[in-house]
Amino acid sequence: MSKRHEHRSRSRLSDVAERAGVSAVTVSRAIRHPEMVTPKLRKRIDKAIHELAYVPNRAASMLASSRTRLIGVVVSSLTNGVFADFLRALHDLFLPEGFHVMVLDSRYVPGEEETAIATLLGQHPEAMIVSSIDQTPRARQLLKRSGIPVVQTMELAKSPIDINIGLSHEAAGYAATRYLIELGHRRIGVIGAPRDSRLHNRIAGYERAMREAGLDMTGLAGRSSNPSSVVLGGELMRGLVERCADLEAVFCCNDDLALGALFECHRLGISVPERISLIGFNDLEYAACAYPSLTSVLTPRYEMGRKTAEIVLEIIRGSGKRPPRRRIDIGFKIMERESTRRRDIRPPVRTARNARQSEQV
Amino acid sequence: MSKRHEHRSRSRLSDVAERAGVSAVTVSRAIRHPEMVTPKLRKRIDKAIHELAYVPNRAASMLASSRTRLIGVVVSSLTNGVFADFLRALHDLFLPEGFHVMVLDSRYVPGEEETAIATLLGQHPEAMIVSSIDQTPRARQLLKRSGIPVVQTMELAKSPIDINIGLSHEAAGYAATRYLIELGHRRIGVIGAPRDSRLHNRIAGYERAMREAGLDMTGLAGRSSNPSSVVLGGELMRGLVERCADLEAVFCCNDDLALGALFECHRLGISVPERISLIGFNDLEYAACAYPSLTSVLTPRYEMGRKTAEIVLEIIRGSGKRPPRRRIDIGFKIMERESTRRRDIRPPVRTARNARQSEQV
DNA sequence: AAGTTCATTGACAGCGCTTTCATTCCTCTA
DNA sequence: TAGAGGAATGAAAGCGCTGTCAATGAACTT
Repeated sequence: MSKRHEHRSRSRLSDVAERAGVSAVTVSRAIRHPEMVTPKLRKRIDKAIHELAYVPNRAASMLASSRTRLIGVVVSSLTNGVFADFLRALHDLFLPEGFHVMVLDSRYVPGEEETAIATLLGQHPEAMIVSSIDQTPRARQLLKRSGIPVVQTMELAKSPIDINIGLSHEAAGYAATRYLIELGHRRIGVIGAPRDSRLHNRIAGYERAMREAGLDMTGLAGRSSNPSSVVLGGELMRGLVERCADLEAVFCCNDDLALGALFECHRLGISVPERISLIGFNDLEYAACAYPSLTSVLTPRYEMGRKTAEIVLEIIRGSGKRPPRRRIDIGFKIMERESTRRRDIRPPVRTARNARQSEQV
Repeated sequence: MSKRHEHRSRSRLSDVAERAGVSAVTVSRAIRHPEMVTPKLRKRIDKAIHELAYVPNRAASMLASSRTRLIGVVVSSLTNGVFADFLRALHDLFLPEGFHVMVLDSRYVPGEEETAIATLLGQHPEAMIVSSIDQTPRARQLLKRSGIPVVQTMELAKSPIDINIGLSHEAAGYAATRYLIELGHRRIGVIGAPRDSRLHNRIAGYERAMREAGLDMTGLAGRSSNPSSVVLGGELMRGLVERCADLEAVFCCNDDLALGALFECHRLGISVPERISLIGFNDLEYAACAYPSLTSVLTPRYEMGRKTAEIVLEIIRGSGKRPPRRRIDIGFKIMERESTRRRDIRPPVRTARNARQSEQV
């Protein structure tokens, strides 16, 4: 017995070995590669493990194998429903494989993201998953140098650090706006918090669609540098309505903002979609059952988490070999619901080349 | 150099020691107890650490010191906004102290909670924080035997495993219902998913208040064994309205349910609060800006996380000594908003002995 | 000037596990 | 029945760090 810890409550590998009448190595193998041990021995060992309530010491195994079996994850927010689905997928896929997921949030602040990345890297994870693409130069460098698989998610990057799985928020913003334009709207506003690069890109998509359609955008943008929230959605909506009397539709850069905007419309006595059409983004749970139900751009978040985990696992198992495609577009889908409606009173606006026919009358 | 890993990229303590011209122990001390090392040496060591980009190997230090500096946390759901605030507080307090927080979610399933607890315990955390009080017998045993500080949170327990910080959901449910009764309502319904013990207790509080006031409850409970969601809130509300034509008020066991119920009322053309008063629970962000804004029972979640972390830190520093009070009631507060209104038409109901006077006319 | 005290620093022995390689024990073939 | 070949098991040597205790040296006392 050790001099240092006179009372050792936890049993060790060697205790199990002694009880089962085998060597420690055999017990270690019986745990990690059961097929390498005779069924008879395995049974004896399992019994001993159970009787002693043996739990392996991860620190020791990490040290000996230089495998931490840790996956570092940085999300922008723990509060946001968007990341919950993503994290659930990661847990679902990694835990059964014996990996642990360490999650830190950056609260949408690049500096905090850098800190979080450095902190996680200090644990020597076997892979890093970050839920953004706009790392600080130092964070990028840290990730690149780490030598482990790095996945940037949620968003498509021009020059990924390593692997990139996401969707084009610019394209999604463009599509959402096109959808409103094709519904016959011309005075289309946007509300968002462009401090977050994803929202920034959605707004850029909106602007491209508006420009292409030759529509005026002056006074139609409600921006804030505060983080998105339901309250903020209401405030930006009110501002927009006050500035622009003939507003016909609003692209809300995420569902929280859309929810706030919807409530504000109720409050102001503006009927949705009769007077103003509203489209949200992400398609969170409440979008489908709001009143009126919210049209929203669905982003496949669980799917994104799943794909991320699968690729990471593949790389780790394949001793570092990267898959052929390093950049995966997971896409998006517009979920049409009650909050948007065709506007027939005005003459149709000119249609973009790639405009699809709307089925609605 | 090792035979096992011919290419060792990460530098070790001894590399730093060599570069700084001191022994490894001194470097170790310079990192952990800088005050024990001469300023001059400390400077030389810091320089070497920086030059070699040295990052301590946590596995080795855990093994040698038998201190993992890990805090295990089990929450019921990662999706629920309630836990987001709580987790944020834990991160805020633990990270600066050099502890890492490992979070797992049980998805409101007792079996999964047991698994999560076992998994986390396998990491040998220095404390465990669980966001419920109704552990399975085996989970209780595991926690008790672990010998580390265990905090059960969110809810007040009759017989805590160790430390307990929370609030009485029965009392809160009672208070919410009393509030409605004092507003003059008599036909008061409740909607909830009692599979979750907290919702179960809130409903129990509702029942006590109703019983005490001599009010009939038949047909007034909308229950589901599915997890709470906005959609479910709508469904339960519809069921309640169909069953009970003279419904006057509804206690929604959480804000998601309340949001769904509110939307459903809009959909059915039932005006809130003119025809039906609605009260939610937790006071999530959107409650205050809904239309009409939602009266809700505020639960101090960040505060609960802060208190939890402070006590854990204190116990760990004080080498296991428990504080005098092992059970802390963090309380709750009713946030009165637009979704509830006094009902003057009917004669007042009889008042409970301990009923507080309502300030409203 | 010699002894005492205290603050720094270093040597050494593990922490509990895995890796490597050697050994033993089978089973099968000729 | 001997030998080859392969599967199962074990012995030994660390993984990188920290706890313990001994050694060193400087500052102080008498």
